[in-house]
Amino acid sequence: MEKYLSKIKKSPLFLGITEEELSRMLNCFGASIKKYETGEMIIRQGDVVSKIYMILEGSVYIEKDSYWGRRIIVQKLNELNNIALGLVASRNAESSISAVCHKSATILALNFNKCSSMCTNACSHHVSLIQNMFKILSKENIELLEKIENISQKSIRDKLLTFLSNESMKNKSSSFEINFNRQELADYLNIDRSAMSFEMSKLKSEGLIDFEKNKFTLFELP
Amino acid sequence: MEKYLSKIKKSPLFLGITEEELSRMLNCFGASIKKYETGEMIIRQGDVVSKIYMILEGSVYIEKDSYWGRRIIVQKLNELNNIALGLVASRNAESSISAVCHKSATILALNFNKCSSMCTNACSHHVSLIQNMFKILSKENIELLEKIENISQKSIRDKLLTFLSNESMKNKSSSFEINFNRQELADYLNIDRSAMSFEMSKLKSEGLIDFEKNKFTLFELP
DNA sequence: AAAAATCTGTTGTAATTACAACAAAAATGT
DNA sequence: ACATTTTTGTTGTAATTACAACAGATTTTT
Repeated sequence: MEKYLSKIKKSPLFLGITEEELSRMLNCFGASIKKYETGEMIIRQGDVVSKIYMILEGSVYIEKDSYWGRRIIVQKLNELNNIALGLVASRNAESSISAVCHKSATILALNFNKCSSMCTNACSHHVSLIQNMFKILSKENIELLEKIENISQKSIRDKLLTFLSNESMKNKSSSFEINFNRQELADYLNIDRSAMSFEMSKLKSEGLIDFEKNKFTLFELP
Repeated sequence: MEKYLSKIKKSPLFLGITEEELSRMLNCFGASIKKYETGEMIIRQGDVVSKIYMILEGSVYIEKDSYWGRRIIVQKLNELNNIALGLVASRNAESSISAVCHKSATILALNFNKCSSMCTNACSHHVSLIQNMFKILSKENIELLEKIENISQKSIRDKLLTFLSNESMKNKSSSFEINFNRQELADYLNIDRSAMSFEMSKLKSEGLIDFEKNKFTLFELP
């Protein structure tokens, strides 16, 4: 646990909390660390979730299994992101998503119910924590909205351009690297990989974008 | 304002708060009520939002304008729903969405910054309020995930069946009414209305579903 | 109650996309 | 350094979808 303390301290959830205080908090939340292998389920759709998770190493897919067959990758989460923050707030609610380990990952689990009624203890750290949780939740909201924007475009071309333009804005630069490989990007955008590759080449030949591996450049920014 | 008190009291945001306390809170938050006409903007994409809104009458579209032209309807919100709850948490962040009045609406605005640092005042009502806010935010998250599930299906048929199956589950019944007319549903599912109508008729003739106007019945539930 | 406007279902056609199959390139393991 | 596996790009074809145009039904207005 100590090994990860300085990393955890930098997480959005514990932002602004001192290392000594963090130690006490982790204790209070019954923190535990577990390693998962690729493909292992951290949360299963339908589970009643009572813990909050934080990714310390590796990456995790948020998936949704539909009754009608397909499995959808909603998000890919990386280091220091939280899983299921929203689920804990609505207590006893069944998880509407699954969290699946992508590349072998180290996950921190926090039992928030242990420090039961949040905020009865009005110490300043508690306030920080709650504000952090709000920020994370609302950031997640914004990311989901962004995904909806991306996949709501009519054509493959528009989906690509919208996604790239959003990435560019987030990176505040017309050159940036993306987190997905081609198949993952196609899954995220809900399109066929080969059709996407084709369209990407076309955009390149038209001089609208340039890319090499996962590094992209947008030329005609809106 | 008094006219709406009993309604506001039933809202998810103020759940569990007494009417007397509510009055005091509304005062503390500098509550104001405003009427909007169809098409009027309540929040404009890019605005820095510092107020939380609650719909008292009418309905509101949450829209996203893409740089690449299209306007996407992300959600349709009805009575007692909140707008921009998430935006207030991440202070000074520009709104990534627009809120547009659908049918002339009455909107309550609350200035949460007025009662600045939330939770310094550790009264029990404050705690309720914060817990309610968490629940609402996480419910919004879940709804966005559901929308992503719906529109991530491959075919029109699957989108329809997924949407209907989700509605059925939410209503805990195989018969239920939906909130959208055909064009709105098509917009929400990101498909062509006429193609959707065609597929709906097909599903009906195959005996999988039945519908009349906005009342639907699912026959072969998963 | 008639007229106008809106909403819904139906159809054919053009455009877009998914899919399969394969080749080239890159990454990984031995 | 070679072999193997994975990733990426390319192409043709089949399937799906968007679009336009229209008719019938329903709602709203006059």
